[in-house]
Amino acid sequence: MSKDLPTNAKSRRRPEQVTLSQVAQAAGVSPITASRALNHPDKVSTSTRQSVLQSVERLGYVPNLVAGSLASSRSRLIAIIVPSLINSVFVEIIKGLQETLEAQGYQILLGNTDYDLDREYQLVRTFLGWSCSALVTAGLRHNDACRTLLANWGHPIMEVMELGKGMDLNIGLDHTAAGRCMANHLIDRGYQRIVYVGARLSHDYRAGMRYLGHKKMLKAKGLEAPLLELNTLGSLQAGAESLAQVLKDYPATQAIHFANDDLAAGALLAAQRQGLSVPDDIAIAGFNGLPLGQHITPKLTTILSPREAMGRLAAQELIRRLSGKSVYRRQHDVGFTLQVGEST
Amino acid sequence: MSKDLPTNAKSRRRPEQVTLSQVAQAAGVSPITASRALNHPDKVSTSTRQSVLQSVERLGYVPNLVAGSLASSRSRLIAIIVPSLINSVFVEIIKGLQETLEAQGYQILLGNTDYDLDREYQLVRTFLGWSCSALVTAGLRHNDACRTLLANWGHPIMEVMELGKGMDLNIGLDHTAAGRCMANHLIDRGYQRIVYVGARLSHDYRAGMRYLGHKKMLKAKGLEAPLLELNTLGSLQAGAESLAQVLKDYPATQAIHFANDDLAAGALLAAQRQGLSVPDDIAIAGFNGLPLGQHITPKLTTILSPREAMGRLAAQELIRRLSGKSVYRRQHDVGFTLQVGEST
DNA sequence: CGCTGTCATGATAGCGCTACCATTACTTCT
DNA sequence: AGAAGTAATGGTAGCGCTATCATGACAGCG
Repeated sequence: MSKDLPTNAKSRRRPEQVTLSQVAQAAGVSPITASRALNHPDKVSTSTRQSVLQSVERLGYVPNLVAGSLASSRSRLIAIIVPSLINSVFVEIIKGLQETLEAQGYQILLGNTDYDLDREYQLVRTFLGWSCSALVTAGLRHNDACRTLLANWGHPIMEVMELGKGMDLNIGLDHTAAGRCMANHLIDRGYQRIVYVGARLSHDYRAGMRYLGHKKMLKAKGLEAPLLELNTLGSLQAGAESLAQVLKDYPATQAIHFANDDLAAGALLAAQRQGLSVPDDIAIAGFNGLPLGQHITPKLTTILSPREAMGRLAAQELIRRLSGKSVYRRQHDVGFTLQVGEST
Repeated sequence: MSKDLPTNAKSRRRPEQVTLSQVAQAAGVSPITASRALNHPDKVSTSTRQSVLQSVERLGYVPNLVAGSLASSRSRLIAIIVPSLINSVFVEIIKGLQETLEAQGYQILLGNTDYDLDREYQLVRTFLGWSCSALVTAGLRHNDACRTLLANWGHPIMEVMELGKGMDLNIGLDHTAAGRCMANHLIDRGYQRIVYVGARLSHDYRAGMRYLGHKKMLKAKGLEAPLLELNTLGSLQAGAESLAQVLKDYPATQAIHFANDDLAAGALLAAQRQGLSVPDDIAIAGFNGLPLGQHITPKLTTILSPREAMGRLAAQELIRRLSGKSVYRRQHDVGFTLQVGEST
């Protein structure tokens, strides 16, 4: 009785795949009605909707999102581009984004640039090819090609982590101010010979901005602002090694301002192993406010940034924008908090 | 002179989007040849390839991967499903996968189940809808619907982290053996009253398997194997709190075997703050081999698992499979290493 | 009674790309 | 010389879905 769908020679269909047409046929409606029953449930009658959903269930239909996206040029994919997955900071932002976006039925396309702007451009190109609904990227710096591509894109773009003149939406904090803030704290504490230690500042240029703030503050007080730049990425190990380096290069150092908590904690733990007293022999400060810093003794003085909240807020703003609502705010300053521990 | 492409009333094209046809026209070849120039460069002549690439550049063409995937039913997307992004273990696996896959031109679709198998099923459904080239998921446990869906899928499936009878490919380690190994170490050290502390073992069932191994070993030696199960996820904070709990519930405890290093390090640092000597007053062991454990004093005794390598290996195996080569090995035991520190 | 409006459904025609088969021009072999 | 293979290119027809417009049914209204 039931006619098979046409199976002409040129067909490329994978015969095992259940299509929406089959669901529609089983439910006794047209394909387009079945499509509506699934994607715009309020546009079909209750009885139709139910019989379609039943057929979906019975046939084990899995919607082909690729075909749907092509037809509608909307994909419910959100591209997230981060410079590193080792740095837990970005993972926390991803986490905040992910939990909010997945709850709204968006999927995440993840890319890692390894702090390389050309790689970023490649990833952006690929992701635009997927008709992503929006793009999230870390930072405000991009190469020209990338900037051109994004400028004409027409979908929301969210730049996270730093604050400034973004391409579209922007959430972050003022890193220069954060560097200044910590420098100020160290000076207040009476330290005069302060070294800044960072890792690959040309790549992790936000840490470079913090150094800039730090340096300005020190110069303003008539102090030198020596810098030790490591060639490895930030880690406990690198922090431990940098302590020795600082003590060798700048023996009279009273305090070290580290670009992040991994380095700082590594140095602090190394100092303990060497029998140095923190902060009496050497004061140590970090940045990020990782839990680790609050569990070691002495507690690490650091600057806390709301990373997961930043991700959540970014996601909420994107969703608001994607659902056609007017943007709440184009720019969010999530701020930072100086957490004075016992290490300074 | 140059005719515009047909612009009939029903067209839904976004006029600003450059299509492959336009590139082909500019290069003076047919669309299909342009497609080949980009996707199968060895199937066109050098001169054709170059003129197509020039047109791509000149027009700023960005391939529509959605259309390409629909036509070819191949997507170069790899789905990765993890139970948590807080747990750095999974992030390291993602990292290993990502660096290998992105280098081969694959993109990552990321999903997080929050240790919920129903959520996993939903994610799998969605990801299958994207015609992913392969799927990576953590663990061997899935619900029935998910298992059915995957069984008929026809693309590579990689189950990571644990070892056992998988659906397709499998890379991981034997958690029961790992639990046994650590328990054995603690007994060897002379400890008799040993408590196991884990977090949400019904969710993090791999930690539950380690407890099982631990318990078996202790029972075999005629020892009790008390368990403290926390209701929060593993963290330094939870570890610190659990130490107090253990000392209250089991005052005579000599050693604590923690389900992971976050808990163990949290407890170790808390013990130090309370003036307890580790391991003399209380011995502490963890699992994972996080860098943190090797930087605190005393160094944490733990079991090291090669997480990033696991990700890399998984990715390599998938790529091998996707490029049509016969599978090197269906199952990889990446093993584990007991790292004896000073905390036991 | 026709006019307009709303609701539910359907027919048609793509979305932009590539699989499949054909065609042409050569080369190589017997 | 003719058969048979190979390399480069193109025409056609989809992939599975949805935007768009059209249709029919029915209600409300003067």
